Amino acid sequence: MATIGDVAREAGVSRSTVSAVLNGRKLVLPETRGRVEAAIAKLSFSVNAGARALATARTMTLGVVVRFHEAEFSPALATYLVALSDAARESGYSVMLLTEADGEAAVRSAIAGRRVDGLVLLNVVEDDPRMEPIAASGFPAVLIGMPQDTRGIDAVDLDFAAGARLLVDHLAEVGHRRATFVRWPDDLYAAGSTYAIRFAAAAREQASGRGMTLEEVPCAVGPEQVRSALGEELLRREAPGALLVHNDAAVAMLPFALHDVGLRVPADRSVVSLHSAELARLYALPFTSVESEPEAVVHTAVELLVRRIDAPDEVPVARLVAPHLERRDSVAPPA
Amino acid sequence: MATIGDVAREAGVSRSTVSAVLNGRKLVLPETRGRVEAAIAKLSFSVNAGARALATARTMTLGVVVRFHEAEFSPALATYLVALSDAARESGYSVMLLTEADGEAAVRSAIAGRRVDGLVLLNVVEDDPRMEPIAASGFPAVLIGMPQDTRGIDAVDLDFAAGARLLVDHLAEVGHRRATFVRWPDDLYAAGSTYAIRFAAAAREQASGRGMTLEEVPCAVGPEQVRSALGEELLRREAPGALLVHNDAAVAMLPFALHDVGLRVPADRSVVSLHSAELARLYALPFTSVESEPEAVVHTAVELLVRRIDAPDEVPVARLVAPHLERRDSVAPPA
DNA sequence: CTGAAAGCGCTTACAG
DNA sequence: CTGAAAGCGCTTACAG
Repeated sequence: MATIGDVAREAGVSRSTVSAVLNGRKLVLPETRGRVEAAIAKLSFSVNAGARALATARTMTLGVVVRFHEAEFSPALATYLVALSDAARESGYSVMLLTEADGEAAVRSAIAGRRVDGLVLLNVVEDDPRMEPIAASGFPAVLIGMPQDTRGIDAVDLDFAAGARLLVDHLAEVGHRRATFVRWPDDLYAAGSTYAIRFAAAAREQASGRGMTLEEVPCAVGPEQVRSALGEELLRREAPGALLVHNDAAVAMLPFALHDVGLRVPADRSVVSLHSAELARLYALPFTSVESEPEAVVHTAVELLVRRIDAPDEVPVARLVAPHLERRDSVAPPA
Repeated sequence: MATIGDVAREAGVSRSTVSAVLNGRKLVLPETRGRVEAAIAKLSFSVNAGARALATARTMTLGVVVRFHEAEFSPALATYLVALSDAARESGYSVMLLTEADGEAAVRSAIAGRRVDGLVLLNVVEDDPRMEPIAASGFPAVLIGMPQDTRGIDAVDLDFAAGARLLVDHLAEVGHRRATFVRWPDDLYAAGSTYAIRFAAAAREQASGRGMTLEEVPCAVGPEQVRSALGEELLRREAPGALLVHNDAAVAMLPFALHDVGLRVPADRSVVSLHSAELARLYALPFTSVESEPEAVVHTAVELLVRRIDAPDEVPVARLVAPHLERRDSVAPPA
């Protein structure tokens, strides 16, 4: 591989001048710049990222710390990773995958090894142990997820509370006074899944504010459990005429469960849901819904992180991405 | 951050000695080594990966080049990425995500920038353009996928042909003489998906060798299309008593399609399938099947790539991972 | 067994 | 506007 020295020799200038051209500094005569560029092309030179990193103390790479939670390990992860890599590239950064089972250790060693300029923590939960080494060191980072205490770390997430309000309002506006709230199983809330907690709290509050009753059905994620739980609820006497769903497994099965018991949407039941964009893509779900916005969330995360790398001492920010309602005619006034 | 110089000073030795300890070289007196280790711990020193990379001309990172194919962008991708990162870490490597839409450009710039020691190409198709810059430069790489012409590049994949034979044999052994082969849509084969091509060819050959007739039903991936295609086939007069499925979308829907038309497995239909491990995890599919083996495939890929980095001139190897049959009592003799 | 020196490929003041 | 020099934090022959 050609080095900057080879280019300098070829162009008949010094290495500093080549460097100036490389970094787009002004104050290089057009004629000189032209010679350097020709030499670069001729030798198909490309700067050695590692050497530049050593000289500038900037690696221009971001680490993404994936968190494992067997039950949640979802199809959405790839979407986030790819979107993150794309967003990073737009800002001139590469992305390194950090997947140690022990996320806290992954964070510590990433900081210590200085291979990255900043960290993105995916799928952050309440009291996430990965926050500790970051809070302690002040290393640039951004959380995806919105725990109550962000420990002074920048954080971004979809505004799940606003999503819940949009959906509840949509049901209330056509006259529903009761809805079945098909939600995640209790242990997910207990495990501190911030999005689940925020959605549920806002749904309850908004429903109560609008004089609406929510009947909650927690739903485990196994296909059989989901199917029987849904079937039972749908066949129940006095079941509400509307379903508010926040559970990816349940919403994926819902069309089949409805079909099983011969109920039509929206004639027999109104359905609204908040689910991941990836799920919508895979299943073409026919429900009016709020979808996660992985691109927007991740784009904001990269923006905050890059800013944080440049200005480590500014005050931490928390940003919620506004959700929007995708209408799909699955809601009608109650019978 | 502490540098190797700080450690040397603290321990009262030279930087070379610290380096020798760091790299586990023998010929350091235990006493000296102890002093150095104490200093490292005291200063919580950690070697700067970039500086080491510059000095050794080894980045100790692998690039993974994700390929986009809208229709295929599958839940399995995350599994491969995480497994890859884990396998790489075991060998002392990190993983960098390369996601440019233009995979060929991604490969070129990864090679030019020297940020990685080797490349893993995910989901390689026939005549994959990403192979070109690798073949031209001899840069260490490994294909996941097995095109007919690997261009001299190491390659690994599940042995889809062997998987097809296992499944066909399993049906033939209990006496099936006819089976519906629910497969991918034609355009996937046309696009050069090597796994689909190899599976189909082997299935046909094995069936014909065992005197079995395969009636092929290509199945598009949209949920509605899948459902109606399956429903139609299941209700067809004279439909075979067995289904051989190689289509993730179809197999995910199959339990519902069977339920729709009131057919039981294996009493009314025998079913065998080859599908991704991720799908099996998400849906707990009740069929005897061969599943993709992402961990084994990726582990082998890393092994080959690391070896290739160390020995660039050895002859290229192609490795097929043996599949195994997971029995789930979905096969019975024909009625 | 340990240390001094050179070098990896860049960037960045600082002269001129 | 351009070049010479020092330095980023390591490793690796080479002396001793």
